[in-house]
Amino acid sequence: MPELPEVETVCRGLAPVLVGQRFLDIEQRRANLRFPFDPDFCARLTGARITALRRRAKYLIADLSTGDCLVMHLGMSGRFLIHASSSKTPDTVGHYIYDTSARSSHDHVVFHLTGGKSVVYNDPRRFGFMLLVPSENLESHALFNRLGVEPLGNQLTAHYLAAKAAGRRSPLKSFLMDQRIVAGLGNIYVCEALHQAKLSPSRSASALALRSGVPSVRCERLVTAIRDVLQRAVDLGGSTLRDYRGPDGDSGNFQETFAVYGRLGARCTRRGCSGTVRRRVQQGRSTFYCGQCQR
DNA sequence: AAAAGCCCCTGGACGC
DNA sequence: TGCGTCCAGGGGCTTT
Repeated sequence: MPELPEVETVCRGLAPVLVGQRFLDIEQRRANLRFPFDPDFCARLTGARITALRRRAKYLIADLSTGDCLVMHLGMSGRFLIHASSSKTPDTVGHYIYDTSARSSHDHVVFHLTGGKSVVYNDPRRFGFMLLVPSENLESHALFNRLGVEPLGNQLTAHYLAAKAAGRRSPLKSFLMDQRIVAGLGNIYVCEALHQAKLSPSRSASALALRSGVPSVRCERLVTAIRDVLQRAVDLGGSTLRDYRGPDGDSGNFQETFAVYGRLGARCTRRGCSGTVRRRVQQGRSTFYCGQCQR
């Protein structure tokens, strides 16, 4: 599910539920997801107050009163579900306060919160993970210290992208998928941004490099497209595929506006373009593009 | 150093 | 209904 707009949507949905509450109890139902859990995962969380919930790239970060950060990544299939308070009091620690008949074998972690709500982490493919990092070590952590700029922040500029592109032989698709360049883009939004910018996913990234110290028109166009596609997706609550529902029970709507992603064989949506959407494989991932207007 | 492949894992869609 | 095959919003690790 999750690229930047989906993680942002999850963050906004969970923040009102989590922030200000404490973890009463944690049910950790397996020893690992993508990575093993910290051996003291539950102990380090229990009793902690969540002071803030934020997003960096595709990571969710909960700042805790204990000085730890709870870092969460949703992988390909991770999702959070919120269970409202039940008639049972929150002190029934160790008991499910939501309908156990509705429990899934892919519910891997249940956070029981003060106030009576529970947040369930569900992840069939288990490519997601959670880890605890002392907040002062977060920026230097291996997962974070090489991340590129936030695409919706003011650090993503044509100059930045052009400088990163210098000497790069890889295709634009791979270049934009690289989290060290722009953090938070994934397969869908790279395809969409390249289409909007009228750039071929196969074109060399070096085409973006500075010319006489000035970013090319192509590079300017790409930066504009990245920001625009992501902002529109965030505004629509992200994309919903395969029946995913966000934590507030809603689903996103951006998938209805895909120009190319998943639209193999369809007519290009660009006005005046008579091309059809094609698919090719790059880095083992499907790339959707219009061979007519994307050059 | 950069780029391409392989792998982790489950489930849904599709063809026979 | 029951296989087998392919595909899926990610990214770390190994190989070239």
